[in-house]
Amino acid sequence: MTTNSNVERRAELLATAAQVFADQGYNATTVRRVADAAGLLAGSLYYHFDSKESMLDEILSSFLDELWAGYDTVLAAGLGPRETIEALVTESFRQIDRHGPAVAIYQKEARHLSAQPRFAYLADSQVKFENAWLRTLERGVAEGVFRADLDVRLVYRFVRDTVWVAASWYRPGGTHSPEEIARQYLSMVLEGITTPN
Amino acid sequence: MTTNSNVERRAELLATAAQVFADQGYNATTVRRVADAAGLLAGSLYYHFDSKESMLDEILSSFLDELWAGYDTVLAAGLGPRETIEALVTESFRQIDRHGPAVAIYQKEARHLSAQPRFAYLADSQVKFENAWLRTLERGVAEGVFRADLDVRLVYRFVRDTVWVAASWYRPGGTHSPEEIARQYLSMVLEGITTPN
DNA sequence: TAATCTACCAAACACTTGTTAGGGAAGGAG
DNA sequence: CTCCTTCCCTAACAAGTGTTTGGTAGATTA
Repeated sequence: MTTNSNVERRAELLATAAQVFADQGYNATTVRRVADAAGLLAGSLYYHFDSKESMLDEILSSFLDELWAGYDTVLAAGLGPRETIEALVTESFRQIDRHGPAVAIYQKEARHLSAQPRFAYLADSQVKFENAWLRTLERGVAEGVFRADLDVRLVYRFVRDTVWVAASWYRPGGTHSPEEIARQYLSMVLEGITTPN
Repeated sequence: MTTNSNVERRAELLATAAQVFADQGYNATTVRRVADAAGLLAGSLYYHFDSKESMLDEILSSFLDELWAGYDTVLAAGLGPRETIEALVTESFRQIDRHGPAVAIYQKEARHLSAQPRFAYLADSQVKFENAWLRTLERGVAEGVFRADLDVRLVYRFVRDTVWVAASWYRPGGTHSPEEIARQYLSMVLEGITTPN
């Protein structure tokens, strides 16, 4: 039976685990430290979870699920290239606002985790993400909205990295809202930082 | 006595250690794995180094030394704001070309390492780096070279992150030289990716 | 009231970790 | 030939790791 409090407690424990993982790094974090932060003993965590790895798995997969729910609606909206980019970036910063720790973990550990079969979905997600971006950028170049003299793949990498790495310094409740950060970032990438003419 | 071969061997071992650290993450990497990659046994590493941590220390500090040698000459050259930014970015990509693994390690581990007294110089370097960038950007805004409606601190963070995170995908000897990557990146950041007008 | 279930603790387990101690082959120095 | 240094190996250690087992106070159910 999956009671309601059961679900809530799991989510609560996963949230603190995600925070500690993000701060110290997954491998550098001991199960006892997570338990400490949650206010119980190490062994007690195994009443709720199979293993340390399954906590990480649940943190990352539930984050990616919600992320793609947002992305898919954007991609299905039939917007123009520039508007699609704007919507994707804004959606990304919103996810950072909501799932900060999960994003930070993803950004640090995704590379060597995706080698493990259990985390193969990380690689899948990355491929899907890259395809969506590249298609949008190429469409923009074809329509004359984006410059043709830039390497699309390089642009994609730069934009992707900058957006996600923002999770390492962004703190919810700061002076800038996710939408404001997205607006400034988009303005920089789209129009450049130099004065026109 | 510090013989020549002694120095060469140390550098050789540090290079392979840096590669493994960058691939697997410092904490996830066991001393035995480093030894394996270097073709000797775990204990034998302790003939050359005091500890695993001192390997990391030597990798990071020697990288930062060389990095700042480059930066300082750029900053002392008395260039204009735009030219200073261009030179800093280009120099950064050159360092990524030369010290790829060290940069990757730095980018992943710097945050929680700088809390340790032994690695306090990481925090110092970051402060110095931030000051140099912010001063240059503000000077550019004051001179009318850069837009005044962007948050300088945000611009700094975005640019800094994008440049350094490139170490995670850049591979020496690829299709793009460091200078070419720097040129494309600068073109994007300075002029934007949309077509003029 | 009696039985069951929930959520935790106490204590240990097997294993991996970084590190150390002692020894030995190879080769140059005297 | 002998001595000594260099560089590595073998073998172990203590501490820390993720995980398991058995138990138990307190609420929930019958």
